[in-house]
Amino acid sequence: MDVKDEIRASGKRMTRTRRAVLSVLEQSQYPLSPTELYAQLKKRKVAIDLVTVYRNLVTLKELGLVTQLELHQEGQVRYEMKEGRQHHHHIRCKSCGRIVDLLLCPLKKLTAVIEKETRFVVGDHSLEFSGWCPRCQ
Amino acid sequence: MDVKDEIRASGKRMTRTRRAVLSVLEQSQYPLSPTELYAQLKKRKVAIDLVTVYRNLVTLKELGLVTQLELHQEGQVRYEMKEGRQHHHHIRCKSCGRIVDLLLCPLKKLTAVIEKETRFVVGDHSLEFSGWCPRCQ
DNA sequence: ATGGTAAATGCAATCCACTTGCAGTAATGA
DNA sequence: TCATTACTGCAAGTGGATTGCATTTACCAT
Repeated sequence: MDVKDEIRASGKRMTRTRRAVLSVLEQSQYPLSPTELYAQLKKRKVAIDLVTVYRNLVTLKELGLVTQLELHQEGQVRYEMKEGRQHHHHIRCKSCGRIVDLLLCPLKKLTAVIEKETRFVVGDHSLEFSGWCPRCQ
Repeated sequence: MDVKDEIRASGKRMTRTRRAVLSVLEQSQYPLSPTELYAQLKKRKVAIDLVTVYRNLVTLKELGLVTQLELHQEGQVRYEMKEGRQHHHHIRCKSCGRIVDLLLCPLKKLTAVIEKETRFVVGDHSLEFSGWCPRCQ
């Protein structure tokens, strides 16, 4: 079942703007904020309102097609396609803002320890590194 | 050198409002958002403007006396006293919002791995868990 | 103790990411 | 082709956080 089918199966529709949003997300090398996505669409001469970008991102997130990130000190959220990619985290350059994927998640085995310590049932976690990228060192 | 001396040493002043902000932070069992802190001050009949709370928190953060946290899905920041406490992380209840400290940080040894993988120089990291607290399970 | 100066404050206005209301548009299935 | 209802655009609204500016106040030098 491809993306279009998943959208249709949920009763949603594949519109001109939704296609464009998905296309930009699919081609991006890094997670995009709504504003950045909007700028990309403008560059491609896609007529679309910023609020429509926001609403599409909400929908795609609800459908589980994209992941929403909240990186620190940014004051905005970012989205990336899920599409087969496995759970991972990011590192962000404190100087230029560049965001790079990390390959592994070191925390799976930690859940049991934390549940014992806190008596919480652990659901999600978020992990993020920041530092200085090769160009900015 | 206690908190007051540190403030004075930096050329800042120990004012009525700054004392009150510090006092509330010191007595809180969990990290406070500016709004929560403001509410606490009101409860104590301390006359202070919300903007002054914000400005004091910025100053105290710059002085390294408090730590600023950005927990996910909250849309606001939180502050806690640093004061002798060592580096740690938090877990937040998805149901009631309760925030609890974790004792350990499992990531120190990971820095080298990530630096090798990404060629970044790693600075900070943020790690946060969410789940369901004992009362909400 | 007191007067000068610069830090700190309060109020109002502003910013910015994001959300909501609503009337008009358009994708889909019948 | 039509009816339904998801979707869109525009405008207005939220809420956390910031900024401008005139006034107040901490505190050091005298």
